Amino acid sequence: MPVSNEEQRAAMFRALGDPTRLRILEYLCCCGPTAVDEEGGVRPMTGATAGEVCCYVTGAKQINSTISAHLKELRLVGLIEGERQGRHMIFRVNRETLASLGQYLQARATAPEQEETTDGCCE
Amino acid sequence: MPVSNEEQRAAMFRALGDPTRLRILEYLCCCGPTAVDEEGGVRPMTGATAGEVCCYVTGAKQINSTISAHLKELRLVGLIEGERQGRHMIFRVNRETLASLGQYLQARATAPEQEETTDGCCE
DNA sequence: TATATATTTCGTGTATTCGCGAAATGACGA
DNA sequence: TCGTCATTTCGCGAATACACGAAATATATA
Repeated sequence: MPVSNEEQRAAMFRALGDPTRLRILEYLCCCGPTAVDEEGGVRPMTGATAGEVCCYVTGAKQINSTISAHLKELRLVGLIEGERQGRHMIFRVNRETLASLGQYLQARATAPEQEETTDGCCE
Repeated sequence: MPVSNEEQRAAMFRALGDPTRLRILEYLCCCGPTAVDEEGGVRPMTGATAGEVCCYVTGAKQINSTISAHLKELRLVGLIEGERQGRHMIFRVNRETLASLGQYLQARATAPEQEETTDGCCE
């Protein structure tokens, strides 16, 4: 599956482009403390179960297929990660992916001439 | 038209979520020098005509309805601006909007506990 | 094994998106 | 005014997205 960087990025933005998914992501960004793992990456220690996410977004007590599908889509593009823990699925945001997307936009928000970093937008 | 911040942001991400529109935006980010206007904002002095954008993206010599529609969508959500200049439409990227979107992601890429700025993701 | 809980997959209807060609609009020059 | 260039609007068909309920899967517990 050789997906180009361009398409990958577009897919991530696309995933962010739905109000429901954006709410899910915001919720996952705010839940739980964080820690530094073996590789030195910053990531949340805890996350939220699919049910908790659904409760936050829809008010329902149990998860439904709609939210499950949104979680799947966010996971497919790498914006969140999910891991089974007993009966539950624990989801957490992938902060590195989020940061790289943010940097991409910031780099393009800066005019070419004023570039100081090596991560410029023109090559 | 009371569009919430959430929906506005989702609409902007959605606009970025198409490979063709992303290419258009990248092109507009790179064309032309920039200047500082009266209000102190940084913006490109020049931009690109709709035809130039289309040439870059599709290779065609003239603009077509597809690219025109993409430009309209990018403009509707505020990511680019367009202005008529004689027979041409000159488009330029709205760097401030781009920057604010980037900041939004960066803020959420940072764990709540480690927040230093006032633009945190949890309120 | 049977039952309950948590989540995902599947099928379906409706709505939206994308690209295209034809026609319309706007601006300029002969 | 007429023709031409640059762009937008309109109408259409194919593809995709979103939400929903029903059925399937996975895990734990009695």
